[in-house]
Amino acid sequence: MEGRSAVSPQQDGQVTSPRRAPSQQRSRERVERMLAAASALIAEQGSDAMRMGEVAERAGVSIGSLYQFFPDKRAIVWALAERYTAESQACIAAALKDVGDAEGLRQAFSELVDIYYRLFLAEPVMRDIWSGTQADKALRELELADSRANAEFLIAVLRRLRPAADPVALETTAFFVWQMGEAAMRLAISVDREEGDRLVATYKRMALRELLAE
Amino acid sequence: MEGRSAVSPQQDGQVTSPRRAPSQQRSRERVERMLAAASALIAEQGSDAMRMGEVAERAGVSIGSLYQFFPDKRAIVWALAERYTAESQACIAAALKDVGDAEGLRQAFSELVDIYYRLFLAEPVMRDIWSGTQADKALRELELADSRANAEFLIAVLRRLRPAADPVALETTAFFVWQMGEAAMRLAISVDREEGDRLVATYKRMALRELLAE
DNA sequence: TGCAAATGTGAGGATTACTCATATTTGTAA
DNA sequence: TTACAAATATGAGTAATCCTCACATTTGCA
Repeated sequence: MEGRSAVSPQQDGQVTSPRRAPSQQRSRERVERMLAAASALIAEQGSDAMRMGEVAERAGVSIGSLYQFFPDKRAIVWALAERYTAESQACIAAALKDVGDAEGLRQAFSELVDIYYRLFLAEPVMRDIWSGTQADKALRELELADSRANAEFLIAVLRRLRPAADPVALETTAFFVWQMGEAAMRLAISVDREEGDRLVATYKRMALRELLAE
Repeated sequence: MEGRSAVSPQQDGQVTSPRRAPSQQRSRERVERMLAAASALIAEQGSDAMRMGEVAERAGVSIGSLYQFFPDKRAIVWALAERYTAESQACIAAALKDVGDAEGLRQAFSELVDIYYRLFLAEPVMRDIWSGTQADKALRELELADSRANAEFLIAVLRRLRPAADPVALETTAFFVWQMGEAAMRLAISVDREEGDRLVATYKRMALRELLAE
């Protein structure tokens, strides 16, 4: 997960080999500083306003060093995004692993939504990254892949709870519910808190009806 | 609706007075040519890749003329987006106006979704604009305002069908359902056609359950 | 006809992502 | 220890592109 930071997306959304993987201790630390600087700047001003020169300056490295490990600006955002998805994936898997009945799913799903909502509210970097997700092809594909992976956990649960249902329908439901969740989070954090809470509650209700009903 | 083309958003998402409203016949025609050129370029390469110089060249005007009516690049995209929203708003109002019972809502809503889906599939410009909607603050606010306006039509219907329900809950439901619709469309057109169809169908089912049930 | 307002022009300013020739540091094998 | 190639570091410079502005032209109208 560490050396992967230098892996990077390209215009067409493909992920290519790293510009240069940091192999020495020194450079690994510097890459960390670069990511930390980028993270701080994104939190302060958003990723659009983040300037490569500023990232380098704040990390205490030259602009050239930055480009030694990240082929372009979006690669930095992508690297940060990848960390978030990797972290949350484990959390989701754990939450859904032992769901055995409808009530269990209701509980686990409700908690997951709350956790995500709090995360979105608290983490300005995550907020910014997933806000721009629609604009950047590489990020959109990372999110889609992430969503499909997360949906797998839901699918596994659904197959247990509704063994008679059409598998394709279950897959579609799980993937859609998950994607709508991401959209709901983005929406909820872009309005005032009170309305955001109501919207998240609405999402929960609709999603659970779809997941449990029929 | 014509002269409004020169109205423009700014960095903070506010809409300001036009750089200069075209008052003569000549300039109005030129503004049309600029918008047509931009539209064609967005259809070909996407709004990100659209170059201002190219827009000017294709419209047969100088770069200076372009900036006479549009304060910046996003203002052009915004002007195009505004046209789409204005058009569709009328369509939505008409479709929902005479809904009297649950079955009528089911029919009208289903048709509206189909129309939107076809529109998203067919119009590359619309597709591009609403894809980038999350990234551009001004566009996001246009979409939010549009969504709230459209939700009003739904709210009116719901109030008729469910007069006993909590008004705030109805508003939240309508707004959420509408926003999820936009998200569902964006998702549906970014996967293959077959899966997109299934996702739209899932959206319809979930939305109608929420709109009619309880 | 004359003149102010509207419109038109494009070279150039300003910003910024990104490159590359060159310098320094590190690991390692003789 | 020394030699040396590979890895790493540097920052002035390049290229692309948005946008401005001083000046030219056209239009509407008194």
